[in-house]
Amino acid sequence: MTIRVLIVDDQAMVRAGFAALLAAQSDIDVVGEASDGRQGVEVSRSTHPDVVLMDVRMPEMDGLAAARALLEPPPGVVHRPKVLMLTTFDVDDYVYEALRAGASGFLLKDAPPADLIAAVRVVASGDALLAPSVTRRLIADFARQKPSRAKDPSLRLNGLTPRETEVLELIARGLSNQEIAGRLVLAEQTVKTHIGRVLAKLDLRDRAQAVIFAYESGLVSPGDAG
Amino acid sequence: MTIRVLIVDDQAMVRAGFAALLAAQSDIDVVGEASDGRQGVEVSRSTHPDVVLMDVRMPEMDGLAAARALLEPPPGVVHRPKVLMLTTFDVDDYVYEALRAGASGFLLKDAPPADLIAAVRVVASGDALLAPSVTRRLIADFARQKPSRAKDPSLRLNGLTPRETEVLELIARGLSNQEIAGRLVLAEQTVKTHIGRVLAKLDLRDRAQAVIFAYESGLVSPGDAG
DNA sequence: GGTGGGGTGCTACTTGGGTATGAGGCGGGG
DNA sequence: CCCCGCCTCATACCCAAGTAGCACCCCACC
Repeated sequence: MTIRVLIVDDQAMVRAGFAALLAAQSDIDVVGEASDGRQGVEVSRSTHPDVVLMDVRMPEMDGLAAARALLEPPPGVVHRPKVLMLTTFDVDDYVYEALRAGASGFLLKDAPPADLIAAVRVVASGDALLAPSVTRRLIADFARQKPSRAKDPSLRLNGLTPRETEVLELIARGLSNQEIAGRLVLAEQTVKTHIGRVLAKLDLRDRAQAVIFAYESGLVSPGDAG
Repeated sequence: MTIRVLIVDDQAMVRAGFAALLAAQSDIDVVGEASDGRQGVEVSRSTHPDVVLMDVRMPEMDGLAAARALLEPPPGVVHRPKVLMLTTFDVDDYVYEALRAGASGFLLKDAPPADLIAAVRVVASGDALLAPSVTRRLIADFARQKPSRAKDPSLRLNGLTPRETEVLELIARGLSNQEIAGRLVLAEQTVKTHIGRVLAKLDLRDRAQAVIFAYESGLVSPGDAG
């Protein structure tokens, strides 16, 4: 099965170079080219490539916006290509935006040609691939942001009984005492008692601080839906 | 400058294979081998390799523990090699643990030999490298956990005036109305007015929910100190 | 069998927080 | 110039939330 590739870049010479490079591979077909993001989205919609090679910086509609358009298609559009972002500089803002949008990879244009070809194959197969410098940063970020879970606050969490922890979590979901009582089938007074103990044990003043503690300790995290 | 490599793997045949492969490169020296984690740490301390090739699964002390020992050296130990983890299966728990510990890469043993050699060079240069399937997962995780910042809540944040945003942030730090008033040099009543507007605009009931909103929208994040 | 911790519940009291309404000052845009 | 949004503040009211003290049940552990 050949890999259908679409090349989106505003520089004609770059497009030509990539196209020649890729077309020389027996398992890769270049099915189209586009010179800006808007056009890229259109061509992608009509040619259904497996992989879109997308330059980040482009006129009209930049690569990020185009990637988003392709990766979160409007209702009715079923085709969803893999997107491999390309850039001359490794500007991290772009990287994160692109990855968040669902891009499958991020390469620097100064990478060896063989890398580009390999990247297209990897991405087409459903895996992902990043330039080494980008990988380094991603890992650093990843390593930096998580360990909060194992910090100080969560140690103090051990002092709480299961019931108290449960109540704390519901506070952190924004429930009132009455709602918590309803949810746990308790008298509102009981909820107050539990909360009182939680606040005392954790040395907090009110439920607002309890919410903060819940987030800081990792008991709940941004994105946890109800 | 040649790259000094230490190979740590419990299977002698694997070690031999890797050693032969790497030693054949003019820019790579294999300065040692070890058959378990504990030994690996010792040999690393005595031979000061640039890169440690570390198998994940090993007797005595597994690759993760060994990696941690090398990457967070005890006081007095200054040498800190790059660690490239190797595994037969791509078990994600290990991946995350290793990356969090500070590993520079994660490769599957079924990767082509050229990849291993390239990986050693990349890692030695200070960049990072992951197996494509690992990269895919890391990106997926990364994309899944952060999007809060660009989503719903932060859009509604735009409806807030600068002052209101400021007040919201202080609420999310756990301050009482009085404390906020003090901090911003305002009457407490003024603070209440602002809060009232914030709650109304964001459709929240009380300051506890405001704290939640602040975290979910990314206005504040776990780990933000004062 | 006693002891202690966890869970539950009550009465009673205090207060911080949220609501309602109104109003004055200030700066920018029509 | 006038209007409007933002920031400021006051008065007044209400109630959810937090505090204090006590009490009962159950169960694990000694």
